Parts: sequence; C-alpha cells; structure tokens
Amino acid sequence: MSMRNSGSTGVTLLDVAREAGVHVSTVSRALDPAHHARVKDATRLHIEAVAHKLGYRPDMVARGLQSGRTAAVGVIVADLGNTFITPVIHGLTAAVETAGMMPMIAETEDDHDRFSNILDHMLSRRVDAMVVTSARTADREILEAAGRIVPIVLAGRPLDGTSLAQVIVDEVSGGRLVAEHFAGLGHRLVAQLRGPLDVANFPRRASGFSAACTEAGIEEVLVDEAATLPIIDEGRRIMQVLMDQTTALPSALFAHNDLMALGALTLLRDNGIVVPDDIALAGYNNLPTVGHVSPSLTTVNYPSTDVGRIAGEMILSLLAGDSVVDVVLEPELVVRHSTQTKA
Amino acid sequence: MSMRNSGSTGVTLLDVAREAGVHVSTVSRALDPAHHARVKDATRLHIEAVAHKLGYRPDMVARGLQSGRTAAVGVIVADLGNTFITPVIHGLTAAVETAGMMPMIAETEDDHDRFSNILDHMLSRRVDAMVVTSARTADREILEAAGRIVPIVLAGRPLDGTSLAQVIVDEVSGGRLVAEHFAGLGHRLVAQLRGPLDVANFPRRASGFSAACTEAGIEEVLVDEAATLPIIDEGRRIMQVLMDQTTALPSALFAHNDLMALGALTLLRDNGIVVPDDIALAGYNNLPTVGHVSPSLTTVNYPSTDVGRIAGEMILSLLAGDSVVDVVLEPELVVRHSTQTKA
DNA sequence: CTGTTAGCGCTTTCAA
DNA sequence: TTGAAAGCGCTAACAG
Repeated sequence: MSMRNSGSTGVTLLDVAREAGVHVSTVSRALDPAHHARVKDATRLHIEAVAHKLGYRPDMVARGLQSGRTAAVGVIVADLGNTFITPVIHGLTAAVETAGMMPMIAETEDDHDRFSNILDHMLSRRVDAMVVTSARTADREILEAAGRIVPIVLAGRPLDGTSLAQVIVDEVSGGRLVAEHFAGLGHRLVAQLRGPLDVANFPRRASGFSAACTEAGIEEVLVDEAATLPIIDEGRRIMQVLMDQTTALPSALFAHNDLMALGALTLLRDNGIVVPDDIALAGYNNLPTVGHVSPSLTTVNYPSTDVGRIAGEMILSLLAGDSVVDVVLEPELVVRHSTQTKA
Repeated sequence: MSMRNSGSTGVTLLDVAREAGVHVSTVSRALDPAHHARVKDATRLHIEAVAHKLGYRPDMVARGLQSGRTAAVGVIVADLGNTFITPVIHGLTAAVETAGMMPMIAETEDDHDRFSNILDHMLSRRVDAMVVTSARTADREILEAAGRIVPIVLAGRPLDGTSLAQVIVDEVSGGRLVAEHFAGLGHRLVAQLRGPLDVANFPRRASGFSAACTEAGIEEVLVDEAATLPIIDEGRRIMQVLMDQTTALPSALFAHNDLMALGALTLLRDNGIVVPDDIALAGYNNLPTVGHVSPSLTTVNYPSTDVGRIAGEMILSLLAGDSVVDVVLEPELVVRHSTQTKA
C-alpha cells in the first residue's frame, strides 16, 4: 500500500527496463517513435511487449520536464455558454489529434484577471502551444509576452495591431451582409445592439453594418450603450436601453450575436412586440440551437469548425518551425423567419 | 537568443536564489505558503521581492514531478454543446479556485475511445483529481482503475454500481415531475423521447416518468427506439420514429433533454403540428437559452451550478484525505409555454 | 532558521 | 546497437 509515486500507473521506465533486462535509456529509445531506428528490432519488440504487459504509461510530466514538450495545447475560451465555440473546439481537436496532441481547455468567463491567471497556469504547465479565442484589447500585452514563450494562435476573436498569428472571420463583411439584407427587405430605420467594444469583433461588425446602411440610404438609430458582455442578459438590457431612448422603434434590429438576440427577443415578447411582424431581428454566429426556435433566427453563419481546424493546423506548422500567414474566413448570411414577415 | 529552457519565463528558482544570495531550498520554502513559517520574515520578504523583480513563475511541471501535485483538476465532459455543463464548470471553478487549483477541461464528444484517451492523458499529466461528467456504462472499468490513482468525482451523470464518489440529481424524481405535470393538465396519452440507454440518467428519467404515469392512470406510447446521443438531431429522428409508428399521436411528449426537445420541436413545426396547441412538449435540463424561445420550453431545472460547486468541494475534501458521501440534488419543474394551451 | 543532499521519471549526450 | 551518466526545476528529508 504505497502512495502512488508516479502520476500514472506507477510503472516507470525503470520497471520496464528491469523486466526486459535492458537499460532504461534503451527502453526510452525503443518506445519513442522518433528513435525507433536506433534500436534493434528484436529488442524493441521485446521491450514493447514488456511495456504493454506491465501497463506502462509514459509520464508526460517527467517527459515535459526533460524535453520541454507535453503534447498539450492550451485552449482559452471566454464563455463556454456561447456555443459557437463548440465547433471551434471540435475542429481544433480533430486537427491536433493527428499529431497526438490534446487540447486542454480553460474558461476565462471573460474576466481579465482570470485570463491572466490561466495564461500563467498554462505556461507553467508547459503546454506546447496555445489557441486563444477570448482575446480582449486589455489582454494584448500579456498575450504577446506569452507568445514569446510558446506559439500562440488567435482564433475567432481578432486583436488589433498584434503580431500573433490569427485565424479570424471577416466581421466587417458579416455586418454588411445583415445591413444589405435589411435594405433588400425595404427597412428604412434600423439599429444595432452592440457587443463589447473591447472585443474587436463587435466594432468591426458595427462598422460594416453602418457603412452598408449609409450606402443604402438607411437611417440608423444609435443606441446609447453597448453591452458589457456578449450574453443573453446584456442583449435584453441593451434592448431596454433602446426602448427607453425612443418611442419610434426601428423596424429592424441587428444584435451583435445570437445570445444577445435571444435576450432582446424575450424583452420584445414581454412587451407584446412580435418578431418578425412588428420588428425584424438578426443575430450573429448561427449557434446550433437558433435554427430550432420560433421565430427561427436569421443570423450570420460563423465557420466555427473551420476556424478551429485551421487554428490547429497553424499550431502544428508553428511547432514544426514553419511560419504561417493569417487566415480570414468569409461569413455567410443565413436567412430564417426572424426577418421574414409572413408570406 | 537561447531556446526557452523553462516552460515558463525561463527564470528558475536557482536564478532567484543566486540573486537573493541564499540557497535554492530557502527560496522554495519562502515561496511556498505551506512553509512560509520556516523562514525568517526578513529573508522571505527579500526573496519575494527578488522573485517578483525577476518575474519568477513556478514551474508546475517540475513541481509536479517532485511533489506529485500539479494544482490541476481534470474535467471530462461529453459535449460542450450541451450547455447545462457550463454552469457545472463555473461552479466547479469557483470551488477549486479557492484552493489555487485550476480546472483543465477536455471533451469526449461522447466517444468511448476518446474518453479512454483523455483519461490516459490526464493521468499521465498528473492532474491532482478528476471530475467526470461524461460517464457511460462502458466506461466504468477504466474509470474505476483511474480512481485508484487519483480521486475522481462523478458529477451529473451517475454510474450504476460504482464506488466512485458521486454528486448527482434525482433523475427518477425529475421524470416523475414531468409525468405529474402532464397528469395535472389532463393528458391521457403520452410518450417519451428517450435518451441513450447507456447513460444512466436517461433510464432513470424514464422509469420515474413511467411509474408516475401508471399511478395517474395515463397511457404511454412506447417509442420503438431510443436516441443514440442526447442531441438535437437525435431528438428529431426519434420524433420521426414516433410519427412513423402511429397515427394516433399522444397529446404530450417528454423529451429526455432540452436539445432533443428542440429537435422534436422543429420536426413538429415542419409537419404543421403546433406546440403547445396540438401537442405539449417538455424537456429536461433547463438550458440557459430555452426560456428565451417560442414556445418557451417547459423543462426540469438541473441544479448545474450546485453540481459543479459540490463536485469541487468533494475534490478538495478527497485531496485533504477526508472521506465524502454521495450527494443527490433535487430537480425542479419549470413550467413555461410549451405545455400550456393558451389561456 | 538555513544549507546539503537526494532524487521525482524521463531524455539525451557521450562512450563503448 | 546499447549502456552510463548527467540533469530538466523543483521539493523534501536531514543536518547543522
């Protein structure tokens, strides 16, 4: 009944070496695909058999201490409740899994201190690389400092003026798509329910939307406040701000993400305002659930799986010492019922 | 321009020791809250200052190798798209954060091989403990084997006949709540859209529901199939199975979780069947979004935050060498529009 | 209260 | 092709 001494099974390389009648370093080589060659086939086979029999499991911690590599890629997300992140993670997992790596996810809950904390932990845990989907303006410096230690890829949330690798979506274009849709529907007065200003996605969506409105000769009501977080409750709150601010409600609303759209939707319903009959509402992200509700939500599809996959591929390239170029993906408008008055 | 040699800043204990003019072990003690006492205040203060100046960050990997503790708790989840998990993670984070620990999350996508893989990785990464929310019947043996190496708490998803610590919800009671609600509404013919049979939650929900139906004299249509995964698409598919199976549709449906309810809802809508006017529909979990859609979903509230928090507290107790007792939380019915015909 | 001395389990020169 | 030896950065006895 000894305390566990290995984090794993308790079976160490030394155990395998003894049982196999060879030196520990031979076992190390035999079990390491990169050094397969340096050991005689017969002994390697024998060692593999023994290792298997004993249930040997390499200790990543010990390995990491020596080699610097831990086969872990840290993933930092802002809010797991915002499910556009789920496909990002799936895509990423699929990509790095091919190299035997595993994503380790941590959530900031969009809190700067926690972000900084997580960054520290991951670094001190020697992840081989990081994918950050939660970048805010204020995080830039510590992120870039971290980027000098391990490769970092920014995915989904861009950061202005950074040299870190990014795979992002053309948010300006996304905003335009919504405005052009509204224009095509004949709306003349619209408004945006803006997301946090320190998350670069949202100002970009806003500027694309506004520019296209101007071009189409559509008037925009400027809501006095932007959301502090891109969540349901804030969507509802900002909607309330708009309603308090004017009696002449616009005929179409662009919520900067689907969660905010849901919050706005509830407030409207509570006030007897019907979407889309009384007011049109569009979101952003195309969360897996928003096509299944009534009214089904018109939104901008976010190519989440691709974002994740490409981020993973970038990580692998960076780790291989190759350089990478930023990738910008194109969003697509998904028209559903929330912007369609009945046929 | 040297390669990083530490996973962290590159500043090691030795660097701090040299700069401070003391031995490395003195630094180790000074910086470790648990050994604060064993070092003179003056030297400790001095060391802390030096450490801060140099930007020293402890290397968890090296620490873990020696001490066996890494301040990480592994969290294994099945599907991040099922957002009842989000509050679980928040509760857990809040609880273990107090002890300076950090959750490291990995997702199985409800795949047994990936589950086994993740378990391995986490063990070999020497997490101090694990919280598993993704348990399936087939995972039991490897889970219990892992439980002999580190403390494991099962959260949310129970496992039949295990000795691992659990914090779960009374699923039988949850199923009953729905049936009793249907009975109160006067329904006489009902059906369940059943979740995967190898995830213990679902058979329990089913049996509670069926038992209460029998007691209330309600007839239940048995759907030929159960979902293979508790997701939107499967909810839709099972709903189709039911529709193919009978022309006499029941007047109320119990989907075993909210995602499945959403899938069923869409199929019903596509067939011109109106919820709740033509058929009542209830889900399970009370996902953060389902109160914001139309019809807002009647569901069973899952005390997710509490599940997470308690799991975290259990982990802490287990780590402190204390024993813990299983916790069973009570679910609550949340009545919304999907089961209410208009007033 | 502080320094010395051993390792944790593994990879990696360097020899043989 | 294999063994020996050193050491990654840290903690933990054991002395003093």
